[in-house]
Amino acid sequence: MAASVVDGNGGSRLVVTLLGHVKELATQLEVHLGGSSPDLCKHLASQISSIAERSISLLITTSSLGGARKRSAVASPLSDASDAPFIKATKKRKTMDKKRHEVRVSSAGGGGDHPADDGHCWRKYGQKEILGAKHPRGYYRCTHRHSQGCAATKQVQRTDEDPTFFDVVYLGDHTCVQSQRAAAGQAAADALAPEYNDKPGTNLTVKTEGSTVEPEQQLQGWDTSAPFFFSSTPATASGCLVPERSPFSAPSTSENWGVSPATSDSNHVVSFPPFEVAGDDVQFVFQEVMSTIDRADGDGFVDELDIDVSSFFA
DNA sequence: CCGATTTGACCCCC
DNA sequence: GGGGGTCAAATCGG
Repeated sequence: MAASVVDGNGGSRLVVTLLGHVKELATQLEVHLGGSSPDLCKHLASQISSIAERSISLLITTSSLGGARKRSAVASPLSDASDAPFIKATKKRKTMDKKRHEVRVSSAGGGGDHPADDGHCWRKYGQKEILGAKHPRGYYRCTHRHSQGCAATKQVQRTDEDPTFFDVVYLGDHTCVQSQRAAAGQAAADALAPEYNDKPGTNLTVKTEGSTVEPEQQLQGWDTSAPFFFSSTPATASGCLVPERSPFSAPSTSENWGVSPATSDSNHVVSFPPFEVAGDDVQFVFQEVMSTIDRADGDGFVDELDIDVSSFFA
């Protein structure tokens, strides 16, 4: 409730949630391993890696950043029932009681001028030069704003320091059905789709400043509360394509996997080598993943996770 | 032709 | 009054 539910706790919980998904996916992958669908396995593996990457980023952020880059989030004391009555009577703009997630992403695509797809369909509705910033800020809202009344918006702005990085601020929750579908485990089911476009690894740093985090959303998953999903979620499978300007919309091959940007910044960046293991190696990796997750469910998972993850992704 | 983007104007808050 | 967020007409692209 309190506005103090910020990084530390929220981040950890989110990580647990993320790892839960990893576990699910890993289980599915294990099931399909010896099976007939290598494509599905590949996709599941990419999903796992994606989520793991996010988890790590999140941990790094929550443990080391500790609120360094905090913006003046005018957190309203009011708890937000995000989908609740949007004040339409008055044209009040005010910094509404929206959940706010701040993410720093890298456009690892090389020359890309936009951050990666985050699994949602965004429509740009404005752009503005920001005082003191070198780069303009783009304003996006959910494509389904009108059709479904989805109030989610995001702001994308290239960082001053490194033009390959973007600060993405997500405001509000997605209430549109599609987004949830695209984000949830359904993505795995959709993996059977012929073309599972693996998107290049997107390095990102997450920061959450939710004024209120509905417990139910946290429990039931990360879909509505987490603004970022599988960067590798096949947009095509969910019938949702991001504007052609996305650097990652181009079909990419697995060799782009876990791209480490040329400008690999020391902090906030996590990247993985290509996930090219097979056969017994996969089994091994599974064991590592699963045991890591199991331990993550326990205490002090942060430390252990840090070690384990780096060990099996090294 | 429809939907997305661009871009200048408008509006609200500090 | 200025800065930032949104609107909406014009434009673009599939």
